[in-house]
Amino acid sequence: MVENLVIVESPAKAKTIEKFLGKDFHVVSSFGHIRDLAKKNLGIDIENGFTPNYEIPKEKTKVVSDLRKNAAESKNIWIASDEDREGEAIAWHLINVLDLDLKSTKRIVFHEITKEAISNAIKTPRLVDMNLVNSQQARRILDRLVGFEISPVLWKKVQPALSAGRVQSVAVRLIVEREREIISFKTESAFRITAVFLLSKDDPETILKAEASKKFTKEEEALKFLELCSSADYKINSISVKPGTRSPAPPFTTSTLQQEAFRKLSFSVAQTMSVAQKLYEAGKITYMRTDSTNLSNLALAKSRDAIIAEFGEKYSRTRQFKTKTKGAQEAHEAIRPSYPEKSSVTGSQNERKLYELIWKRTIASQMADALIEKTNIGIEMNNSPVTFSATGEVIKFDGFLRVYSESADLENHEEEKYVIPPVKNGMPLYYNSISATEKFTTSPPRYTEASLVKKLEELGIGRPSTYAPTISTIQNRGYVAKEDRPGEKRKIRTIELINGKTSSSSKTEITGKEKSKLFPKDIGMIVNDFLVENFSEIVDFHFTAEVELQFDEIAEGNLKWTGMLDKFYSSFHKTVENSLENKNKKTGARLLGDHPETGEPVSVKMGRYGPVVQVGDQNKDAKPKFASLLKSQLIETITLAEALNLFRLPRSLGEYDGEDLVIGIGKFGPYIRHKNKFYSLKKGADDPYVITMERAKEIILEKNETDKQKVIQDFGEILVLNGRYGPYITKDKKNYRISKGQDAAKLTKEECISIIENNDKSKQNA
DNA sequence: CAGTGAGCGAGCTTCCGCTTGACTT
Repeated sequence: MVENLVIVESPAKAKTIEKFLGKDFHVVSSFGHIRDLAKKNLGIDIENGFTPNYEIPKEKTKVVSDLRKNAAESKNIWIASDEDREGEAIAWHLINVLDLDLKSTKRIVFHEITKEAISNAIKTPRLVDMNLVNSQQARRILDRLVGFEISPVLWKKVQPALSAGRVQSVAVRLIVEREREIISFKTESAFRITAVFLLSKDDPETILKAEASKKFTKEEEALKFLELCSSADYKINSISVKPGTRSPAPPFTTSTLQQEAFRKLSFSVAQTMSVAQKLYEAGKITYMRTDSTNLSNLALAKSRDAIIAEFGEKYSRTRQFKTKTKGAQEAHEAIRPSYPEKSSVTGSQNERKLYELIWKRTIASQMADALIEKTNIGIEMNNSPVTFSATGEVIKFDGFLRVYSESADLENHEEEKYVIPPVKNGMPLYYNSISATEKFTTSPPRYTEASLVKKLEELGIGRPSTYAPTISTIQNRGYVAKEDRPGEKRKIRTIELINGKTSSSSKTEITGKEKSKLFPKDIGMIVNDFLVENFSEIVDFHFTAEVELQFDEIAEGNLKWTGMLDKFYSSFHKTVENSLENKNKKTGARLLGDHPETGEPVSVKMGRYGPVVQVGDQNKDAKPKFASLLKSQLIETITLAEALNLFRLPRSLGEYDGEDLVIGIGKFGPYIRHKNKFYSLKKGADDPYVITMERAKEIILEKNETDKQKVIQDFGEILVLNGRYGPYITKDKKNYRISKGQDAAKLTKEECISIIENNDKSKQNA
């Protein structure tokens, strides 16, 4: 018999706490929720006051039976799930499942894992708060109702296996609407005037860089202005020097960690979470799913010590940050090093990099402000009202910047650093060169995974534990895709004035280049439009915030949770029925025009297997022709010419080695098909529309040669191949690993067969 | 995996949040 059993949510947490509590306490974990609404059907008895039908999912049965055993062997049970809505519900489910008494089971909470916090918690137990539990039930049931009533509408009206939900559908909407802003964006350009001035004609080294107050939309106007500049006298007419400060960003939450790991380390959101999980399990960082910027007193003190030891007293400034995020529940600390005195850890390269980022951010948050000095110099010219201004910034005291500065989302921010020379008011200046360079306005940026998380968090939608899964879901459903785009070339015109002479030139730049950005796909746009049309309340950006207010009221005991659900459902269910009865199937169909030769109608729509162009009508004698859209094309934006171009492929180049050789574009880009084998065209080098037979043969021979080197052994249907992860065996399109000690080149056919059989067997058992 | 696009119909798909592994590549 154990004296005390403490149940927490996370096994790593259990381990740490057990150390603090000593041998009278046994600490175990529930691994999150142990019960949920029934998987099949709705799992809610709507007629009977929304009575939920809770089930223990299969994968939780072992955890639950272990918990039951532990509970039976313990005198006192303490439930220490997190101090938020979900944690309270977990506590309540535990009490139910373990047959404990709701009126006497001790519920304890702490939001930091320190000895002090835990012993305080043990001294002040309370009971489960049913109002908080009910607000969770309302949340859970509302999400189930929304997801399980709208999704089937999509199966009927759009396509099978689609999904909709309070969180994911808004995420998709953000991406779709941003894309439409980009589509409708009109780029404009203007000439920006920049000057390099000299303080003295004799000293070409001491320069002052400045920019004119006016931009010119037309090239002739810019030229005229430069000619004016050529004969002007320049004079400094104002100097202002202002001190300023910059403060460190708060310590990491899940969302800000994901953003910075993407900006600074190029980690995807999922990658960040999995690396952080490793660090957490190894005891190197605190919990990684949190919305709080709070640091424990222990962490504050340790950080302070580390800063003073490393940088000195004047770099230290202890601060506590207020969490600003809407709906934050602050059950945990901010994400910080478990031991702030350790600036690095051992582990994989990614673990070390992420740890270092977390360490720097935490330490910087406890450091002094940076002191800066902003200088602004005004310059006038005697023959024009246009003025120039030069700005500069000098860091007087680096403070936290010594360790860390937050990255901005903006791309290609090329900041040239140079120091403003000493100048005086009234000083004459002489131009060295003045140039007018064409600058283009840029459309709003596409979302990255991380910037989408940031936006969702701002809207109060989703939780730290769901940001990464949500982003996976909307990609898995095919609503959006993370893609790159090569961009296009664009000319920039420049006029330069040197020594009284102007000269024009032009450069090219790449515009619209994208890397790992979220693009909507056709099905995402069609589903989004359907939802906005029929379920505007649910996909409204403020819907979550509004229901959260009601959940808060329920938690406060001011609102009955069944009443809240009843009110929501009665109107929601009507919109579901209405959309089922009165709406047609949505395919996103769009007529592009008539075929220039045959006069047949050309249209695009979402077909059974994806977006297609159709030439001709279904009901005429001749069968219509179809062609799939390319990965980079959208139903919404494809032109007639682009659509017709799709019919030029696949095309035959004639016979080679007795069989037809065909060029096409498939899932993985342009390809050659010959004798039922596929060969990819070289990216950028080969154009499928113009490639010749000669070149196609070359590619085939080259590929066959490298394929030969891949084969280590050939036993007919069993092959030993050299792959990305080393040698492996393949049979019937299934791959089998070769254990490390074995030499792939010396395996016999019998040995291969036994590896295959063993592998298949162990899979059946699993 | 590089096509496919007639129509019918059985049976399936689906939410958000809380936790980790167990998988394969």
